[in-house]
Amino acid sequence: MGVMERVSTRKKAVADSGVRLPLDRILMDDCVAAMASLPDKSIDMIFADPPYNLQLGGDLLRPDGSQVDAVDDDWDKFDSFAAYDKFTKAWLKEARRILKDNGTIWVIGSYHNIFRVGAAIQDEGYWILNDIVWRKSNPMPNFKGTRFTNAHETLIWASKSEKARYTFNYRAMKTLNDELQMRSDWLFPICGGQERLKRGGVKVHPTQKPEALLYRIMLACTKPGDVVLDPFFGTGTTGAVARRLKRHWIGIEREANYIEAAQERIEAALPLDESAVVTMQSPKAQPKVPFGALIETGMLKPGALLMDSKRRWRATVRADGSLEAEGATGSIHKLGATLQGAPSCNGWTFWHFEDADGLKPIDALRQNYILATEP
Amino acid sequence: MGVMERVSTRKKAVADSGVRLPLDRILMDDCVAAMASLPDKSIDMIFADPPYNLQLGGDLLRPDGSQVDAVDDDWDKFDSFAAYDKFTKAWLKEARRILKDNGTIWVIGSYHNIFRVGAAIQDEGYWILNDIVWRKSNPMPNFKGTRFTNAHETLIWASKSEKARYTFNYRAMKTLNDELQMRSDWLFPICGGQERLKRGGVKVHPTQKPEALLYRIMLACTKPGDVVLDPFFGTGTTGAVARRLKRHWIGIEREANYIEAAQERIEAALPLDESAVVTMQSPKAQPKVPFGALIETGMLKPGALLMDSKRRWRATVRADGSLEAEGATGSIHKLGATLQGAPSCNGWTFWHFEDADGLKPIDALRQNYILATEP
DNA sequence: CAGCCTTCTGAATCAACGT
DNA sequence: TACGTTGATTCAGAAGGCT
Repeated sequence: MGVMERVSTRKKAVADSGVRLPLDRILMDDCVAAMASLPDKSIDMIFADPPYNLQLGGDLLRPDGSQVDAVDDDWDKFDSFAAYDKFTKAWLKEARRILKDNGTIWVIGSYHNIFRVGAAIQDEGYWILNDIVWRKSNPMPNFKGTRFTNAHETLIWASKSEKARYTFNYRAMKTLNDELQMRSDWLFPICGGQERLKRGGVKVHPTQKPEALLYRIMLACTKPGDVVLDPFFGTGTTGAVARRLKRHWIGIEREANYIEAAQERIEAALPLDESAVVTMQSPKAQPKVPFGALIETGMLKPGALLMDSKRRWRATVRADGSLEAEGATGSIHKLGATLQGAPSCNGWTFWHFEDADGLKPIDALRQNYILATEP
Repeated sequence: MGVMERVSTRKKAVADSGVRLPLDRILMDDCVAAMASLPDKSIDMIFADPPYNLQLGGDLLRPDGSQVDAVDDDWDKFDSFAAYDKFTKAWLKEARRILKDNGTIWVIGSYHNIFRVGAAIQDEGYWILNDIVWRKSNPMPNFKGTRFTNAHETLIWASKSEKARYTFNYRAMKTLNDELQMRSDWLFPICGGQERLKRGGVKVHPTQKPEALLYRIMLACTKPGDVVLDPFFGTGTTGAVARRLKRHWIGIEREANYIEAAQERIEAALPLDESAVVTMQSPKAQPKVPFGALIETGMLKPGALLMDSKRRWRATVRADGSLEAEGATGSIHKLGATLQGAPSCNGWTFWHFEDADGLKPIDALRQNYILATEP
């Protein structure tokens, strides 16, 4: 893994043409050019940490190659915003091409750039799912006392289109947050201490992201074996976390010294044991049990009486797995909905049976059935 | 105060031409037209809560079958992003004209619109000073379990230009925040209870903002006697808070029933003693640490072994913060209870990890985490 | 009256699958 | 692709009723 290579071909790859993805490698190139070498619809998730600031860094050049000067008048301001927008649009467009139809993209930024990025994401046809706030527990103070302490950064999570069926590991997130739904505001310290890559006491990269951030993102929105692309790889936080969580990764980075640091770091990041990577699954992932199976196996007898938790309605179980109540019949779901006058109803949790201990939902029988039949 | 009036003249007022500002009044008109009647450079601060352009789909039902009362008002409907951008640009342009050179503007929004608004703010020549996150202590959950709970809204604070000498009451903010610099993430409950305006038990406005939010904004960025304009006045939160804090206000609103409610409300809002203001602030959030946070930040690794104090049970930590032992899985609390056959269990004190000094409860890690992340 | 329980609600881009 | 079926899914706080 991790062989550094220069992307020589600019030729656009054909969709699913059998082009092998450069898995678990860093591509040393401009991000748009490197993405252009990847096939259509081949990436499960993209995490992007694009340059934030219009004035700093040599990232933004005018079309003629000259450096954008310090911004102090309206004309220059417009000029640099336009250049930034053009750059943003270019990489977002290419990113959308290589993303699978059900893939998602994450972008992180600050108020200097995130509004332009967010608008471009919408303009390119992505569908925003959430904006997430990374609250920094230890932000840099505002030394001059002229503004509020800038204590957060913003992430945007978007799917490729409105109707996409993206991955969201709801149960894993809820478990991670002590059985409460994971919210859109996340608290993490900034990257420091042992985690912060340094060379000769000097930090290698000015904006190294904490692994905790990527950990939560990948746990939430990818599955083991998925391919995660980071077009602004830097020192490879995305790669290190991906390896630990047994996801594949592809990094794109121009600067050799960042690449070198990333290589070392990722090689040192040991994958977790198989059992540790397992996360809580939603019931959806469990085998589906038809209600009739409970009758066939004798867990419920035809003629048995079911009722809702408050004993407002009673229904009789019939041999074919349908219920009958007040002259109406139907499946456990449909009859429950009909009786309540509701558009829908989960019959598994609505209907109860009575035993010595009192009322229990028939969902308990389903769990027993699963346990008994699980290979 | 508070005489409702229709703005009859569309004639653009001349800068500082002696035109009297309609102080402490609601102008019943379209926001751009009403602003056009105000003189150049006459307003100290603008607070704007424009339509969010939510683009909601069909009905949304809670797990209990009840229906969510969604924002479906005509004023929130736009044909396209382009139409929304045009609207945004128009009111931002007019707002900038009437703002004093050292005035500032606040705009609130959600991910549906805030990126477009922020980009437009930059394009119009404003200079962004901060983006502020309003963290909701009691947001609406994500009922279908499809995304992260949308638990915040975003505000943008901007001056008219980069060199402007705007008002920022640094000391007041620091005092308000227990002698720590006020950060960019603010915690407030959503507007409810007595504060929420209702008529016949029905909320008057679907998106009434909490007064606490406006308190902090006006305390931070205006002086007594300043003129605060709200071009999307709604039920007048801005007016009510301005009156309490002895600032002048101007509201712009098209809908008569909102105006009527706002009038009554503002008349009932008595100016406060200076000393009373501080007590209106919400208490600091109690640090609550989900077990998963220890894993994300690397204090505990997936695969790590935990045991009770007498080493009777052993469990393995998984990536999402669940534990696994003897074929059973669950949260630290739930698994502890299951293994002991107890109705409940405090996992923080039950489970231990081993280091060179012997067994220590994982609660020790929680204390370390709090020390490391306390803002 | 305190304490407990039930009900209601809030700026929400809120399902998946088989026929 | 349209439609019907299955069945998954909620947190904090206010308000009101009951013991």
